[in-house]
Amino acid sequence: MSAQRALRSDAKRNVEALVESARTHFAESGVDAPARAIADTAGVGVGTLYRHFPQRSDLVIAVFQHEVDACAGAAPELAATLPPADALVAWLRRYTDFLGTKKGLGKALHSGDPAFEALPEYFLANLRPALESLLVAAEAAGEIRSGVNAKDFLYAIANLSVPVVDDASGGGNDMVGLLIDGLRHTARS
Amino acid sequence: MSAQRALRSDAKRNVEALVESARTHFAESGVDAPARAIADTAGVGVGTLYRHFPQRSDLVIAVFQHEVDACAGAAPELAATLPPADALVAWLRRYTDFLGTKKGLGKALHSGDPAFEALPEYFLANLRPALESLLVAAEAAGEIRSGVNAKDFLYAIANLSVPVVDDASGGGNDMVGLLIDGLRHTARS
Amino acid sequence: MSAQRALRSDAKRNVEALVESARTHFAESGVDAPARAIADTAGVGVGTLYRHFPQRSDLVIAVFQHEVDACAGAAPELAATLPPADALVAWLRRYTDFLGTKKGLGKALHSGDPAFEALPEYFLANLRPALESLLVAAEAAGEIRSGVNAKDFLYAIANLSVPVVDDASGGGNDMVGLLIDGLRHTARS
Amino acid sequence: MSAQRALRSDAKRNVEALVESARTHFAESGVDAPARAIADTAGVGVGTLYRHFPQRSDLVIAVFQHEVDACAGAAPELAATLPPADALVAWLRRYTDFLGTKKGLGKALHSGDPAFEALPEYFLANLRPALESLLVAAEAAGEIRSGVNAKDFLYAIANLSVPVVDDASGGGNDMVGLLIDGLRHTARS
DNA sequence: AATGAATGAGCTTTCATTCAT
DNA sequence: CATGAATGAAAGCTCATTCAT
Repeated sequence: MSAQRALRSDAKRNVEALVESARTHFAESGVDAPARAIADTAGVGVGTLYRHFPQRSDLVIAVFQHEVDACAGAAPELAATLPPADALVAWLRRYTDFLGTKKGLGKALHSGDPAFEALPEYFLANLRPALESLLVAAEAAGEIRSGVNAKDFLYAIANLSVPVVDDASGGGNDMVGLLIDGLRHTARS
Repeated sequence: MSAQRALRSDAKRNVEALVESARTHFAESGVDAPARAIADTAGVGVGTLYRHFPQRSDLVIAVFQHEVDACAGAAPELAATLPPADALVAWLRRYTDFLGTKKGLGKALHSGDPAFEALPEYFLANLRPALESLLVAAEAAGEIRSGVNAKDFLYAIANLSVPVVDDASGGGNDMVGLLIDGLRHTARS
Repeated sequence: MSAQRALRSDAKRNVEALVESARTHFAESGVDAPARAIADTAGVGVGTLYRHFPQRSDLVIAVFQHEVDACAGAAPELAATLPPADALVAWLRRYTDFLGTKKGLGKALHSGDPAFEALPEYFLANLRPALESLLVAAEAAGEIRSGVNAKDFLYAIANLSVPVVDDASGGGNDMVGLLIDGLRHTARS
Repeated sequence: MSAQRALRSDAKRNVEALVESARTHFAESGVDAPARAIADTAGVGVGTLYRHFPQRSDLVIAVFQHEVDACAGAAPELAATLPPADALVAWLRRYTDFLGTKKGLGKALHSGDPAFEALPEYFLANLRPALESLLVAAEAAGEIRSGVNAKDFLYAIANLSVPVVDDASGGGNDMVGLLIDGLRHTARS
């Protein structure tokens, strides 16, 4: 029994290493990153990559979901260690980081490949509750204004934080900062 | 002499065909579109492509500048044929179309390749005056609110019109429409 | 002790399943059929295949001998249940079936690999006596002509039944039928 | 004009080298011979192989037709330099050599790939007239028996000369020899 | 003894780039 | 100047074979 588990844990470690490696390569070179490079970074042979992710879309999906999970998972952790408003701010930073990584996946996600159809739903299903819990807590503490819609907020930040035209003076993230500040300073509005 | 001129005009025609072909392919398949495909669509051999654009970045830059020129050039044309506010709206639509095409170039532009460093400046140097002239005319006519900063507006629309996360309810472009409507309806603010 | 026997019978079952599976795959896809497919069809892991047949040639030989054995073994069975001439005809059909399967092995057998050197001898050592017994019985019963050489007959049918050039009018097998008919109808020659 | 021809002649030389190389490799290793090996032997890059023969079947067909052409083309040459019966015999030897090479193509030809459908017809359309001309001449000279059907003879030799079971005592080709001898010695039958 | 995960060589195929014509 | 044939590096993917469990 334990012997079987040992084999599985090896395989599991490989899968995790592959997803982590793919995440890095996707962020740097887009989703067309060479399979060999991904396998090398993960410390496995290409065959192992193909065993676990026969289609490239399988790997893209795994990375995306892994990212969403990690981002959503950060919410309760932050809520447990920071005051409500700080937790919210910290999580929004975390979320914008995630969006930065996701940029590489963009083209693939909109490629029309049916394999990716479920991803937007997955995105919303996991991140909306995560943000909502933080918003509610901050509202309850009177630290931010009330009535903020989690879904709209999620999209608004997504749009603001992925500038197409690089403003040398630093547009995008500053606007996110502004948005966050706005939330806090209008707590009594 | 005339033979040389004929040759030059041939070459010029080839260059134009190549830029136009590249524009189409970049928009459809990104900047990694096969050189052969670009050459074929342009009706020339690949050798000709490489003669005029030894580096792929040369072609990317040419396409980008061509697009910026075309977009900027539309401003006076529209100003000449439409009432100020309509000209402004029409040009903003033209600008969002340009942004859509430019999406494909995004990754290349942010690749860190020094060849692309000058492009943001080129973008601003050409489009800001174009927008400014339209804004000034519309303001002068009392058709829109005053005090709109051309540069900020350019960036804001860029960010709004290229949604990373597809909001099923439409988000991005609707916000652009909203922005434009806002300009007009607050003319007297 | 009984545990060991049980183990052995398991192993034996695996070997048989592998040979049977290999026979099928060889017939369909040639001797280069994927090891994984053979193992899967046999219901075992690839490791088991390699344990019992370290070299591919080991498996090819096993299949060939298995086929020869089965074909040779059919002779006494048929002789016991059919009149001599019918048994002969039935066995010849069985033999041509075998030849059909063997086609897939052909290239391997003639590859010059020393592992296969003994196979022609095995072929003859088993099938000649099988055919001879049937011929003798039929001759003795006066149902076929006498003086037919078993070895020559074996080869003649082999050559006739594996047409290289497809005659649309059906050459090969019809000629085998003709040969058999000839045997019977010239019983008194 | 001549410049263009020069380029074409290079390309033509490459095509010929590729067909010749493929013929050799197909004969030795079957039609699955590595593309790289074929290209190397031909002294060209793999890309050149794929330029001229995008599909493997294209190459197989080219080799087959090249072989048929060469074999058919040998008939008039032999007829011009040898007495009718000798020319016939010499050509039949040439034909059996061709059949030997063709063995490697066999599996591909019967694979059901529609690309190969036209080949049997090509085979017959070229080789039947070649053989017929030689038979007629030999008959006219009274050197062989008359009434031999070229198509049947073509198939008969094909079947006889490609033994599936290697007769150590040399079956196949001897039977062809016998057949030929039979033709000659029954000239007056 | 059986399993199947892992490996990596090897194959097909594509395509950027060069260069002879 | 234009052409497009040729090149060969690079990448995806498969599968024979090994070996830890």
